[in-house]
Amino acid sequence: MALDHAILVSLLEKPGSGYELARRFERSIGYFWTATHQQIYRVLKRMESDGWVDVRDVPQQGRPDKKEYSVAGPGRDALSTWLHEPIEPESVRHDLAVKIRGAAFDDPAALISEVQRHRQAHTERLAHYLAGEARDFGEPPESGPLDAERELQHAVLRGGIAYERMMIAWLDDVLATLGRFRAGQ
Amino acid sequence: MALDHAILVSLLEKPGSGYELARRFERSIGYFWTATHQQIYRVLKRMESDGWVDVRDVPQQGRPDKKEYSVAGPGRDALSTWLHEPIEPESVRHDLAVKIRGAAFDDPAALISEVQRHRQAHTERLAHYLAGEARDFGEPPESGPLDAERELQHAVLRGGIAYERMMIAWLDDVLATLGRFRAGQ
DNA sequence: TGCATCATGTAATCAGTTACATGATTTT
DNA sequence: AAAATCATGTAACTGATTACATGATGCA
Repeated sequence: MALDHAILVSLLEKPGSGYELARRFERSIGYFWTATHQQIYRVLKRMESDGWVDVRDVPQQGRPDKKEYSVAGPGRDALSTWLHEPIEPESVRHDLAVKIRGAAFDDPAALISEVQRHRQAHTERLAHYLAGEARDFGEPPESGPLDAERELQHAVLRGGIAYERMMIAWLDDVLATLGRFRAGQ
Repeated sequence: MALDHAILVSLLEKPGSGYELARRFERSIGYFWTATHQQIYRVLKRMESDGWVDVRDVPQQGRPDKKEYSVAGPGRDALSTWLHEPIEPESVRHDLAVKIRGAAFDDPAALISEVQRHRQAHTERLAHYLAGEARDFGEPPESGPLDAERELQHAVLRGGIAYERMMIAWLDDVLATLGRFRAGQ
């Protein structure tokens, strides 16, 4: 149940409303975890009743009021406990790989455009990550004590970049393989 | 609902029992999709009642009898339909990345051993994939017509290998970053 | 005798997705 | 006037995980 923990980390980085969290899960923390607003509101409600987060009503002008959540002591403790527990190295789940193996029993060449679409999506994500890296980590910080939050966010982003580069290279490999079956062998 | 399709692909590659499928999902097709026997039996039952698979009782000596499943016409059609539908490029879900960003609010150095454990696991998986590649794809096939099943399985395996290599390199990067915070800064 | 492997299942719970629902404000 | 954005929620369903349950055979 790591959605709880992903939300706690995001709220520690910056308190915010359910809506704002949902937006962050489309970017930033969403690079490695996705969640919809329905999930987020449910979890926030549970964490609130468990005393893991505090809520504050924030009136706004020109916008509907919002509830700003921040991490409370017990939430911080729960996160700390989880951080010290070992987790299993997760296994991947690639629909596309199922399709590629399945293509052997259909027309392999028919998959080419689908793989190209995926390659395109990964190229766009890579560009997006690289732009974010240049914007947020382009300049070295004013030399002072090491900023753990910044450095660790950067390390995670570098993981996203490495992942997208690997995927693009692999999809090129797959395209070359599929190309050899053109015209239904 | 791609578990259905993953099972269909696996049964097309070779008919087998629920138990055998569960074993394959621990290796081979499990490189990119996981499923437990409970899930598999449930899906097989549903696909049987939908006429997607045929069942044959196979008596065995020295072992309990088994039910051997194979793909029927409607199952093949359902797979083909799915293969021609576009799917969304899936987003990753990395618990470890949540932990790494969360470590900024705890002791970053305390994560080092956890990251090392993950690095170890990925190193083992890589070795396992490379051994499988040498065993199954080491020698070029007797030159004849291109074997789509074999070539596409190999392409997927190369994806697994690329993924593990990328992860090991990234985890080394993360370890270097965490090391800079030793002694709780 | 006990443990591992082969073989198949049910039940309960938890997590995630999709659909539905409302309402204010701001921009086109 | 319509569409987009901000903001919060409920309900139903599907999928995945965990726990429970049984029973045969083979090996140490």
